[in-house]
Amino acid sequence: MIPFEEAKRRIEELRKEIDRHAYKYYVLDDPEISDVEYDRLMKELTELEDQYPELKTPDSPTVRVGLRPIDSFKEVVHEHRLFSLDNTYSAEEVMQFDKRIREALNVDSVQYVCELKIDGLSISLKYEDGLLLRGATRGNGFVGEDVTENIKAIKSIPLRLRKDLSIELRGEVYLPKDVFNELNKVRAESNLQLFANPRNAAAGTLRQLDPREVSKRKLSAFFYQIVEPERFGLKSQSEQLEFLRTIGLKVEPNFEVADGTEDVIEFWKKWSGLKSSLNYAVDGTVVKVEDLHLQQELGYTTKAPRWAIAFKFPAEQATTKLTGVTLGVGRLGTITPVAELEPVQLAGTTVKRASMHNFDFVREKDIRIFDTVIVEKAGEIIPQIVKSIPDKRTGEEQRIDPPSQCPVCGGQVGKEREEDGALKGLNPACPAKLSRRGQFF
DNA sequence: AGAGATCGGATAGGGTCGCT
DNA sequence: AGCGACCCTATCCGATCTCT
Repeated sequence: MIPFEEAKRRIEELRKEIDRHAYKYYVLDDPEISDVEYDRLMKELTELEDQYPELKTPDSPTVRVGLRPIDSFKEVVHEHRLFSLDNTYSAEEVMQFDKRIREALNVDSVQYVCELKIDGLSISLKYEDGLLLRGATRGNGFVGEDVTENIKAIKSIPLRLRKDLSIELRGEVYLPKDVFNELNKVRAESNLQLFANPRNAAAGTLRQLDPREVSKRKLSAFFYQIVEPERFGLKSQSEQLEFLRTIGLKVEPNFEVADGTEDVIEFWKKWSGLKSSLNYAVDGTVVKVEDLHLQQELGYTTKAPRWAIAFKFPAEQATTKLTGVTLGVGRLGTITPVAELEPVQLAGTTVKRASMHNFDFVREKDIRIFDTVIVEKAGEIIPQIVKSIPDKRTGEEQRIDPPSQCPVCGGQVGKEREEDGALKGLNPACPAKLSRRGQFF
């Protein structure tokens, strides 16, 4: 057994070495040593810490993964709200966004930063004096869940920053495509249910109660925002990204500064073609005003910043058959026609149903029962019917008419006002307030 | 006064996990 | 096996605001 003083010195040396190699490997993507050598350093550190447990520290690379499952996730009230982003799907909408900003700032042109939008789940991290203090999910933006133990099990997230800062960060946790494929291969061999897509698998993994399981799933994370960046003397979004990288966090490397909308659209077009070459799922680009002062000037709506917008890649589409219509009755009596579809694979999930919102929608799109329809997933999540294909009709199709009575209570239905889209059950005592769905057709 | 933007609330979808 | 909570976000709709 080596003497205490010598062990202490060697432990500090090893931690520095390991942190440096982890940074080169995870953040810079430029490893200096092999995995085997890295593991050897880790093993030596673990053994020394076992000999002298009093030398263990909370930021040691050996304490990444907790030893046992936690009971439950605690609520975290976010000190600073996590906003979402407004979405756009076309060059025209981006030009409107640009126009809105130029008018609000009263300038001729604005510089933007284009980043790739990672398809994962957003998290908020808090470091104090350089030490990772807490990691939380977004939740509803105001209140999330404390997933600190699971965050610690993500190897590309440093337990200690390369500067002793007290800082709050925003990023996106994701499951790399190759890891996703490998996981599913193993699950298939064990006859386990396969994960449907990397995003859902990542979301599920982060809510595992056992950090040891999280560690096995090999999540990763990119960071893109600092809360109150002016505290660190930062002036622009691209500077902010570089800063994140220097303090030890992984940043998606393909961002670009753009002069005006032409560059923005160019970037989007380029990556709609190149996205499949990446080892992580991206569902679009994020366009942000480069100048942080201008960002501050533009401010926020209640849902999203005015200085940023998501510019999504086109949704995948699929063709299927509409087999029936179910009527949903909401708590307010609103009657919603829901399309029942022949199950079809789309963007990693099986689509069986799609809301048609109201009967005006059905009439405008001329959707009929047994029609062949094109479905897509808005934002990769919500399935919706794009249109019907009348050419494929056989004559057996049936029109979808608004019901003459409430499917739940049989009561009177109607629109509260002529120009309304929504059709409502008018019986105030309708049991739909308790049980909600009625069958039809 | 009227148009347009923006607000929150309600409702919608598929998938995963944890619990029973 | 089934259920509820949670993850993510789209759309609708009535209300409220801001601008012309």
